[in-house]
Amino acid sequence: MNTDNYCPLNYTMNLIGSKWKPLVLFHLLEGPLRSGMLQKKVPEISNKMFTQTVRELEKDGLIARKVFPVVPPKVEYTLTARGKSLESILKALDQWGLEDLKK
Amino acid sequence: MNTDNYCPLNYTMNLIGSKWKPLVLFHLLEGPLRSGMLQKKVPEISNKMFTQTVRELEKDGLIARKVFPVVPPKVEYTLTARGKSLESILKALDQWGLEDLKK
DNA sequence: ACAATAACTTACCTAAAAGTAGTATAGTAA
DNA sequence: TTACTATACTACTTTTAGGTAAGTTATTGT
Repeated sequence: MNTDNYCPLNYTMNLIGSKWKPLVLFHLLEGPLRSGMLQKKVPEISNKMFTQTVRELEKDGLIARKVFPVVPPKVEYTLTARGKSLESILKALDQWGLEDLKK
Repeated sequence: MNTDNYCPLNYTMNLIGSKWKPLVLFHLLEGPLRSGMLQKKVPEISNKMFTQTVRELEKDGLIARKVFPVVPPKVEYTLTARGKSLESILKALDQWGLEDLKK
């Protein structure tokens, strides 16, 4: 291990450096969403991967999960303060894609 | 497929949404590096993954590969204009990690 | 009584990612 | 002639990611 070259980007990537996490976070920027709606926003994701992704994001304190004790179940996801602090980055990534697509 | 919810972030993630790509790009921000040096900057990466990563980044036009016909081989990697356009995002990701680590 | 509902969870399987170790190259220095 | 260099490729194996399909829950509407 080369500690000389340690950089915080490593840490960031370990938290959100996967295919789905940024997408899920991005769609929560506009406000809380219930589980089904959030999943529909990321159409390519499978049910299993969605559950796995939100579980990890919750564990890392980037989103919060709120369960309403009703039937059928209602579960809502919200960005935490920590999650919200990624807002400008997520928007910049989206914007970059938009600009790059023009070329 | 839900085209209603298409967002450019998908596109961005397909280009740089992997564990290693942002790290490799980040270390090239300060200027060109030869292969061995660049690889040392990302100590956890395996030789194979490094080669694969730079190949893909090159294919996608984010970095340029320059081979010097000497022995032993010398290969240098540089950010292209397209790669450089990610600078603020890469620095923001690094900075975010730095801030987050304080908490 | 039974189907429908939303949000999972689990078991099982395949595909893709990643690690390991070995090989090639072609000069130069010993 | 042998070892060393930096870069990369390959075959092989392991690990992880991901997909599919089924089951679970408890209430409400038929």
